[in-house]
Amino acid sequence: MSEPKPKPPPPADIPVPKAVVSRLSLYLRELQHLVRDGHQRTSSSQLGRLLGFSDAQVRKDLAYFGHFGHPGIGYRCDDLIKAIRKILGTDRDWPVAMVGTGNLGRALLGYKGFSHQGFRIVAAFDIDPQRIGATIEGVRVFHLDRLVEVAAENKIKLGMIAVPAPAAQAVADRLVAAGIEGIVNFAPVTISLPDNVRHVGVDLAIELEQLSFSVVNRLNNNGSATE
Amino acid sequence: MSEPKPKPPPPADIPVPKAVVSRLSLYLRELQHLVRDGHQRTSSSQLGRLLGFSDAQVRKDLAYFGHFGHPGIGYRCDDLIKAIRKILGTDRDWPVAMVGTGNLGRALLGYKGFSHQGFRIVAAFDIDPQRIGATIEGVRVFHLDRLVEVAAENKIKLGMIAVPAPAAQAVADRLVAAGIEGIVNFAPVTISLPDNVRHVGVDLAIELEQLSFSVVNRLNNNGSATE
DNA sequence: TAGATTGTTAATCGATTAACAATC
DNA sequence: TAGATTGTTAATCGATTAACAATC
Repeated sequence: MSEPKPKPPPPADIPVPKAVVSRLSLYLRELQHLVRDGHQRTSSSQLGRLLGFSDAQVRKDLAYFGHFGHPGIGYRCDDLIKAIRKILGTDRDWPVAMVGTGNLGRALLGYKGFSHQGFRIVAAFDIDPQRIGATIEGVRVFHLDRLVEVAAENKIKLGMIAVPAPAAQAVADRLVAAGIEGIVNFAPVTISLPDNVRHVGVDLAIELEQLSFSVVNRLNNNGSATE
Repeated sequence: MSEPKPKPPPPADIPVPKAVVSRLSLYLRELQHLVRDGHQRTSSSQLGRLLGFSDAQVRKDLAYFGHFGHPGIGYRCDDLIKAIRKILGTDRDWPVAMVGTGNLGRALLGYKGFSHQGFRIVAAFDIDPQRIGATIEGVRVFHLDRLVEVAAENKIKLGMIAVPAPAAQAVADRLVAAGIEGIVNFAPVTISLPDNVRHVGVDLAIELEQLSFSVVNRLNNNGSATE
């Protein structure tokens, strides 16, 4: 319960599997629920049970990044939350750009879930004159031509693409030119980017396809699909 | 080029890795783009290059389900599209229920990407009297109490949850009670479901977290994150 | 102390890659 | 035929699980 020394956590310079990082986000979400429900501490077996993972996996995942638990005791929720946020990089504030203010773009502008994790959409972009100058959910819509300028002013490092598929690659190129370092692409196309820019693709129809597959082939594979 | 015999494809009764199925969706999307661009055939190396996978992986993935290619020739796009749709179960029409007509729910009701893959949102549900009876993007909004009735009438097997996190589990329970067999959950909570109901979780904030991690830790892990 | 739970190692399991005979 | 490309096997690589000493 006491902190004997600032215990130097082995700064994991070994490559961290992608799957581990995605479970980290789930642990964080679950820990936040536990705290909201008044829990102060938890254990690898409780976290595992809540998420459908083994206790061994939870411990192994966390141990990639340091010694966050206390043998015989478990994990302090607060501490673990802080640690995971630090690992994920969400211990800071991330200004985010949204490109595209159609149905999906507008919905994402209003999505409350982002701000809880430190993401703040600070500017939206479009090329439709009808939409430029408007303020949606408190976010100003600029012409895409002003991307470089506005991104620099607001120190924007992350961008989301919510434009029609045929426009996505060109938008991605412009985000890169504006110095953006990471992109979430909601357009249903594979975009190609320089090696130094990270990206995540989210295709909503594909999520339904995965579901369709697992419903149709329910016979064997028991359980769920992705999270 | 000719079809000598209806060649009995080894009906993969061995368990198919989840990762294979998610790549199948990407192959399908890429094939559809190729066809739109006028291509008639493709190869494992072309598909791999377009998506960032090895040619061996593409062949192995497809071979789980049958013999779709022609040695020395490659794959006919049309045939492969048909085959993958059959495997994914998107060779048919899926009526889908949307629960929740807030920002996100409304955006999804208007999302065109679903219909291209055979998904048709045929009814929306809410509990806010203000919203009930409305028609959004051509979809009628019913009170959640009418879920059982409307789901049966429309033979709805799939549902999407776009309600606030605290309401998600209760909604999931009602979808199950209404005979729904698969759920895409957009609420940022883990929902628990009976074994015979499949589900996929999509947490938009988590996508940004994954991006944040890979931007912050750009040093080692080169490339992208998820697709 | 006895009971609980961690971090870590070794064993198992699964997925990806490389290589190549078969085929067009 | 020579060149291209598949489907599949074996080899490699990586991730998960089981087990347990160390710790509280």
